[in-house]
Parts: sequence; C-alpha cells; structure tokens
Amino acid sequence: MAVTLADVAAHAKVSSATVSRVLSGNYPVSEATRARVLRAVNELDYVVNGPASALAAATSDLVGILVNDIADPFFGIIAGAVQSEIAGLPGGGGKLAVVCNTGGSPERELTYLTLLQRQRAAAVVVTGGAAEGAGHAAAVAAKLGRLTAAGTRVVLCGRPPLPHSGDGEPAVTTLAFDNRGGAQRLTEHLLALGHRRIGYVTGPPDRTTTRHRLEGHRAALAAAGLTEGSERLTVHGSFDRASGYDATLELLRREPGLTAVVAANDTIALGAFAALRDRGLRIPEDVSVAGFDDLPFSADAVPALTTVRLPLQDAGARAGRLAMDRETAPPGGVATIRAELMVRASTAPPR
Amino acid sequence: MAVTLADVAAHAKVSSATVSRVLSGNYPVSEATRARVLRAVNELDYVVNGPASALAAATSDLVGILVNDIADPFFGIIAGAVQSEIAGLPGGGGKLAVVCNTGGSPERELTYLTLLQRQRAAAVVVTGGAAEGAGHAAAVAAKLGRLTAAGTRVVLCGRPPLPHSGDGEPAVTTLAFDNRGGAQRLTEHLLALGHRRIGYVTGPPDRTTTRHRLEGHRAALAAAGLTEGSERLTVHGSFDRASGYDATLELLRREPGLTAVVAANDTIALGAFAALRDRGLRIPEDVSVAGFDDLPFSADAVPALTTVRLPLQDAGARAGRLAMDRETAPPGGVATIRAELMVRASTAPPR
DNA sequence: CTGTTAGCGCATTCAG
DNA sequence: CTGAATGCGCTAACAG
Repeated sequence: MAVTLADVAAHAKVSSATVSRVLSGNYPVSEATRARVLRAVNELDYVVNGPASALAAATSDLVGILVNDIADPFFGIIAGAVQSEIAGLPGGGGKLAVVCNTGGSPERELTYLTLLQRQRAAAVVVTGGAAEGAGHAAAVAAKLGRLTAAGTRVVLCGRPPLPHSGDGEPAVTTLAFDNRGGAQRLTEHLLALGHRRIGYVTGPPDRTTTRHRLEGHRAALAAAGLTEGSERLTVHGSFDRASGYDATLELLRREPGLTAVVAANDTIALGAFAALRDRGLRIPEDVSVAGFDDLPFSADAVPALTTVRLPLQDAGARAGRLAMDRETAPPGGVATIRAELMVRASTAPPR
Repeated sequence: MAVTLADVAAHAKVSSATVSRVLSGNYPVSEATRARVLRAVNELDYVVNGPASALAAATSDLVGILVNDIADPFFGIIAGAVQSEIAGLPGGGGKLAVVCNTGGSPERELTYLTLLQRQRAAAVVVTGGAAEGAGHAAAVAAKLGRLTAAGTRVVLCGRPPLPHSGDGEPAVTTLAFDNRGGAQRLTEHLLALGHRRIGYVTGPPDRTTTRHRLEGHRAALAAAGLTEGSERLTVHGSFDRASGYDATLELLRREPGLTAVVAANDTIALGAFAALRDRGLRIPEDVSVAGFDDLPFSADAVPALTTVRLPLQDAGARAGRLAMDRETAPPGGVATIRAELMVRASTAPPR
C-alpha cells in the first residue's frame, strides 16, 4: 500500500524512531542524518498517516468550524476569518481548519460535534445563533462540555454564552454579538425619524439571534410607548431573501399604512426591497427599510441600506486566535462585541 | 482518559469485537446483546476514537471540499450543495464533509490536499478555477493522482479537466463549466445590441476561469471583426467588488467613450455599477454592464444584472453524489455544464 | 452468532 | 544523538 515510516527508515538506513523525530522536529537529531532522512522522504513521496499519528500521539490537528449556512456570506466571512487565522500561520500552523455546514439543524450540529469529538479535534469554533428548542440547548451544552473535558478547545463566536456551569473559569470562551443593543438602537433611529407603524420581518422563532434582535426592537418600541400591536406587525420566516420578500408582502396586507420595515438581517432586507418595489412603493419615500449585519452588498443596494454593523471579520479572527490559544480569553470567558448603527439612504422620515 | 471500546465491552459483558460489530452494524449480532451493548454505550457516553478506527480499517469518513474563497457566495453555494448531498443522507451518511478554504493560493491548495491525504480522506471535491502558474498545475495534478492511487475519490467541480494521463478511464471525474461558451454568448448579446467599445474587467491573469471567460469574450469580438484594442480594454484585478470598482475607473480613463462593461463575474459587476454611478453614468442608458455566474443578488441589483447563469447548486449536488459514488461518472470522466445567458435590465443598445 | 488474536503506522519510553 | 521495544484503540480475519 502506501509508503510508511518504516519504508523511509529502511531507505535512509536509520530507525523509524529517527525518522519520526526529524519529521516532528521536536527532538535533537544530527544535521547529517536529518538531511538523509529528508531526502528519503522526498524520494519516496512519503506522507504521514494522520490516523496512526493521531492515535499514537492522542491528539489531532483538526479544527472544526461550525456554521449554520455556508452559502450565507455572514457565515462565509466569519469562517474565512477564523480559518485564515488558523491555517494562515507560517508553515500552515500544522492545523487543518475545516468548516462544517449544519444548515441550522440542531441534529446536524450535534452530529458534527460528535464527529469532531471522534476525530479528537484540537479545537471547535461554533458560529452564529443557536436553536432554543426543547432539549437541544442542553444537549449541545453537554456535548461541548464533553469536548472541553477531552481537551478540545471550544470557542463560541456570534452565539450567546452557555448557561454557567458553576465553578471557576468556564472552559468555553464566548464572543457574543450585542444583537439586542444593536437592534434597539436601530429601532430608536426609526422612531427618532418619526416612524410609528413599523413592521418587523425576521427568521425562525426558536433561535437566539431571532429572539435577541426582536427583544431589542421591542424594547425600543416600549420605551416610546408603542406596546400595541407589535405582535401583529412581526412576521417570522427564515433568514433568506425569499422569506423576506413574502413576509414583507404579508406585512403590507396586515398593515397597509406601514411606514417602515425592519428586517432581522440584510438578506431579508433585500427581499423587502424587492417586495416593496413590486408593490410600487418607493424606498425610503414611501417606506423606510433597515437591515442587520452590514454585509458587503448592503452598501451597494439602491438605496444604500441602513443597517447595524457587526465586525464579522474581526470577531472571526479573534475566535480563531482564541481557538489556537494565541490570545488570552476575556475575563469571565465572555466578551460582548459591539454592534454599530450605520445610517444610510434607505431610511428617512415618514411622509 | 476517554472511555474505550474495551470499557464498553466490559460493562456489557461481551467482547470488544462484539461491541465493534454492533457499532458498525455490518455484521449479524443477536438483538439481545445488541441492546445490551447499546445501553452500555449510552451509559458510558462512549464515542468512537476516529483515528484508531481509521487506522485499523485503513479508511476514514472524511470528505474534503476545497474552495478558493469561502466568503464568496459562488463557492458557498457549491460547497453547501456538495455538503448536503454528503451529510444529508439518512443517518448522516457517516461521512464528515468539511470545506477547506484555499484563499486561491496554490500553496494552500497543495497543503490542504496533503493534509487530506494524511487523513486518508474518502473523497475530495475541488471546486472553482485553477491556478495556471509554472509547476502548480503539474504539482496539483500529481497530488490528485496520488490521492486517487491511494483510493480517495477525486471530483473536480467548476474546474477544467486534468491533462489526460493516458490509459483508460480517468480516475478523477470532472464537472467543467462552459465558461468560454457562456462568455462568448454574453458578448455576442452586447454586440447584437450594437455595442462596439466594450471594456472587460476580470480577475487574476493566471487562473483558468479568467482565461476561459476572456477567450470566449474575445472570440465573440473577433467574429465581429473587432480585433483592435481588446488588450487595452481589458483590466485585470481580483474577483471582488473593490477590484471591479477600481478596474472600471481605469477602463473609463483608458476609453472615455466606452458603451459597455463586461465583468468576469457578478461581484466585479457590482463594483462596476458603483464606479459608473460615482462617475455620474447611468446604467444601462449610458453604459451597459454584464456579469457572470448569476449569484442570488444579481437579480436584485438595480438595474437587474444581465449575466450568465451557472447551475451552481445542481453542479455541487452532482459532484457530491459522484464523490459518494452514488452516481455514475459521465463518459470519459468529463461533463461540461452549460451556461445560460440571462438577459435583464442592465444591458441595452448604446446611445 | 460470539470470542480470540493479530496487526494498522506511528510516537515514545528506555537503553545504549 | 540513535535504535529497539511497547502500546495507542480499533477492525478483521480466524476459530469456535
């Protein structure tokens, strides 16, 4: 079959232990034999057997990055940043950073976590909002606990911290986004412009991201004394454009006098744009629209989208460094990442 | 340390071989003992040691998906499709589909391929255009050859076939995009509208995607007798929005009388949109713009972008099935995927 | 149907 | 500095 350590050893006329040592480089070996071994490695085109090496050393160089939707730039940007921080080290860092697409399914998330645990992954970075259903949150927390117990470093990025498990420093480090605060400031902006009939288009109800952003939105409304009918002006769907389109139409049906639509993310906002246009409504003259995340395309929308900026790139990079233990964890293991309001052309005073 | 097969065996009062058999399920075991083993597994919270299992079985359940830029929806869509075809099987298929971000760097591509080879990956799907520089093409071809020789299934998706290595059925299956044909039809469309001064904004020169799309473009120009100055009207950059913006400005500098801009992909086209607008030019009244790929946001651009549609989702899913050996390879190992011209509002006759 | 027995390829003691 | 020997945890014959 494939060429093994022993083959290289024979070829270089040394013991397999020596070959192992020059390859891992963490042990003194004379320059002469090192060169001889290296030459043999090249001549034979030898590639280490990962499983065997992982088994013997009881560690692996796999690092998993879990995302909810790999086709969504929100996750693509975070994952890319995490990954370049890990694989971008001089020499590649020796780590294999891989991204796993859960599709937002809690079962798939658990499956991937188990698979990563099987592989004895060196670290796991879980990105994006979590499902809140039934036992899922607990199951995920338990699984992550087992991973850390087994020596895998766990970092949460863009996800709220796990329920505190008690004693001392938490084993998992969290970089949480200030979804609630960002959403609140966004709606305050609309309120300040004079809007009173504001629709809200969001994703699935049982996700932390959905809930937190909605809470921020409602907190702003409540502070302005607008507690009435906010339920009726909220439409749930999924975090994509098509859903934003449909939900906006539904909103218009429920409240034709709408003057503003707040979308739970930029992609949904794009769908809202299209729906409003198809209804012959101008943005922002007839209806203002706002998003969340500030993905790259948002500044290019026509009109440019008012939104809340999340430093996805920075957060991802930091999560990557945390996973590689190249940065010290924030006090308490949790850092909240600030969201910044970006006022652009898609919001204006109501007519 | 962690709980092992032997622990489970002891707990269930059977041999470790029996435990292994119920876990892998590919061997008859009595219902009674199977239940007992399963209970022991749960009680002890046992998780298979992946490396050990891979070592003993000489196979792994890892499937690698290589992409040039994970933050680009073009790759996100393909990767998502490949992945759901692999992990979406009933029971998860048992395979761990992971995506690796090469960042378009040939070195990183090779590094990942080696890492995957180390892990004895079950399959590798390489997506997107290839670097054409110096020895890279040969190095990648050689590496892929070694992977197939080691039993790893290799599928190319959206990448031209490897140079034929000779005898019989090629070991690597290729799903190539008809970049040349698509680009040619797109430029023919512009020509038919009456455009004669057409600028071309594209990515790095040493990539197959860049070259093939450019060749298609020039073939159309040549067929119309427009051989003059096409060099001057071509600006290279990278495949992103910022580059499209800058390159369009450069184009305008070189040829103020431009009536159309063809971008090598939709993202670049978005940059061109912004640049033209900033120069006070209307689309398509003053300048027509066209893209390539038909990413989701293209239909939402204002005006809607004329582009060439690539069935990314379908291609990715098919690549995934091919990688899992759930679909027979096309004759000759190579299938060319058709690109479809999508005429929308961003192109019109010149003034 | 179930238990026993060998390795899989490598990292690491432990001697030299 | 280098070689020989041991075992990581599991699967796959091979017997019973």
